[in-house]
Amino acid sequence: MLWKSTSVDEKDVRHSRDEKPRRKSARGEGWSWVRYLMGRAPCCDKANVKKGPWSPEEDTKLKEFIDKNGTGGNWIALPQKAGLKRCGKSCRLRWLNYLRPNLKHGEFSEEEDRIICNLFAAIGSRWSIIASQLPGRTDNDIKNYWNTKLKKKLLGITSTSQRKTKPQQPADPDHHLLFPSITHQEIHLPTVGSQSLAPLIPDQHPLQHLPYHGTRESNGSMITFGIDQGCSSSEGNCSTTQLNYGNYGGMKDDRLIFSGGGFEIESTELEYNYEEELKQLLISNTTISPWILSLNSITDYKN
DNA sequence: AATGATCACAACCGCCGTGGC
DNA sequence: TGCCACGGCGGTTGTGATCAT
Repeated sequence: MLWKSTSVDEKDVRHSRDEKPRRKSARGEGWSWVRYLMGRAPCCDKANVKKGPWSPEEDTKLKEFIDKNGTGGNWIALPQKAGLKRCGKSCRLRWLNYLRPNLKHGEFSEEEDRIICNLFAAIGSRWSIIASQLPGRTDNDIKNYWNTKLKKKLLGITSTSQRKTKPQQPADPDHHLLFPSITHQEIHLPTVGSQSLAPLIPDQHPLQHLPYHGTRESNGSMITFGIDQGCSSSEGNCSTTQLNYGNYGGMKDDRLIFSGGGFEIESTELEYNYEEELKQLLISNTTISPWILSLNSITDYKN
């Protein structure tokens, strides 16, 4: 792939002249405008930095410099020290996504697929966190993989979501790889020590859309919820599926350890409820966004 | 063979959280 | 307390490659 190399960012020029800031700032309604009017402090001298694809020479320069000196904790100053006419951010990205040692390139394994699906279902598009569970993969890699392949794979499954009963054959031949059949439904989500995830789930979380019945039970290692699958009575003959939140197993090498093996769906009526839920997530990430915030509690716990 | 559509992915962009001052 | 610079992040873009017609 060849990139058009430019020294002047045409889009930036257009943006600064004609467009308002695209997103509201969390600091308050006026903040972006203040920064906008003040002029955003550039991270580098854009008139004098090269853009576009990295040449092998640039790669060598960057790699040799970092091998010898490290990043020094200052990416902005690094390109000048390394003799590169690049933005510090660009150097950082190039290093993290391409030059860093022990990076894995190429096809994703089925196991990696499963982990990505599992974590996306649990935490949404927190690519850096997902990447932390896949050694050698970058968040950019996973994001691209998800957007170009995995999402379509899953949407392929859910494209027949109108159906209300189990089909004879999965729509996707790889369906069983992502959703291996088990005797009951399990969705393993991270919990923190003895603290279950459930209290962290706000009303907006898609799992909350499912009608619960019964009370939460704990056998010491697993917390289970009964889920009403739409029957008229809350007990008795009603077919109930359990949602099991696997216990959080702690941290190891800065990685979250889950007790569960993945996002697994039994081929029952409820499967399609979840396919719908997942489909909604895929179509609109805003559905899960509020719930994603709950993951911060896990981070807080870690700290 | 030509053309348009789609895919894949590296790179860019701007927002946001954080820490230093 | 507020400002600022920086690093990190997720979303988006741009372009060559590949596929379909």
